Amino acid sequence: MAAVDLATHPGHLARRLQQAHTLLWSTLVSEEITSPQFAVLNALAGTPDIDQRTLGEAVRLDRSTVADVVARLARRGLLERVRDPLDGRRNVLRATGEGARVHARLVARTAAMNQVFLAPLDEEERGTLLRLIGRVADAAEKVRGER
Amino acid sequence: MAAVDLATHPGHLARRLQQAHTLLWSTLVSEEITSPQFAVLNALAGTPDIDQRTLGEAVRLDRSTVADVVARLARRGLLERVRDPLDGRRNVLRATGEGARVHARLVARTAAMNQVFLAPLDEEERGTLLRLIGRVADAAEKVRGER
DNA sequence: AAAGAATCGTCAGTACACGGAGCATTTTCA
DNA sequence: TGAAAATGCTCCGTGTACTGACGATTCTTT
Repeated sequence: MAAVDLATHPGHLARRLQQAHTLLWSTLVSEEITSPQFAVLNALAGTPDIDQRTLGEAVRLDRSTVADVVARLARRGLLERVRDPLDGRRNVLRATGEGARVHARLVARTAAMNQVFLAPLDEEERGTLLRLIGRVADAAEKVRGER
Repeated sequence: MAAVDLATHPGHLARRLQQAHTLLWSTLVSEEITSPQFAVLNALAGTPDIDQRTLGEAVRLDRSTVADVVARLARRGLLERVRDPLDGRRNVLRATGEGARVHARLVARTAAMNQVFLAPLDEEERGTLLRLIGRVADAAEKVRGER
């Protein structure tokens, strides 16, 4: 008894949303490159030669997860990871030519997938959804940063 | 070059939202019981004696993940898992007294946490966010179900 | 210049999350 | 009723995601 309606729990909804997205991604975008992997390639496309910590901040992956994702991409030859000769603590990251090509190819597909994903909503609602999620996530991440 | 703005990607936002939620959950609700574990106890509170497949459908966990989560809860004595004597394929699940007590205690905390989580939004926006996410997730899960 | 603090990364452990293969047990149907 | 199909679960492999402990390196401060 006394079961709660999980449809009023944003955390549960967030998990469902992400699961649905992951599934759609694998069918409409790529089976090899995951969404977090794309985020990494995307960040590197905009800002090459950053270290793992900076990259993680940009795509919101913690240090351990960044290391995992980067290792997978490096193993497949999509990015290079080199010890910074000027600062022996850092790994400097850079997409390879192949990595850049893969990224470029996927950009169009992600846009198409987003259309399908948000198809149940009209144009105004789509903007609202993105904005509302962004505000909640931003606020929560700010609290975290102050720790 | 040609980097995309991930703030326009609902999948990326969904991941950030879920990460933020997980962190808040562990500080405001429980460090031992996770959100998916709570969802399982909650479903069992409403409908005892269901099998893993039915449970997974209710809380949106696939068969493998349900098995994992259920095993953890069983190990801690929060639920019982018994082979159905009438159908040897099923595991019948039921929360223990301790599991029911844990669930009841956490219900109040989850409500409080949701308030904090959605604090950046006003009352109307909160409803809007829940409804919009629900519609997108429902639609995506329906497609999946038709497979 | 040396001690101490801060920073970046790795490693181990835990917990979701998914698909494919395989197993045991029903159910269906010829 | 006996073979075939369907069902529920487990096991395995892969990929996020986080924390704590640790090691190496750099920066600060005296």
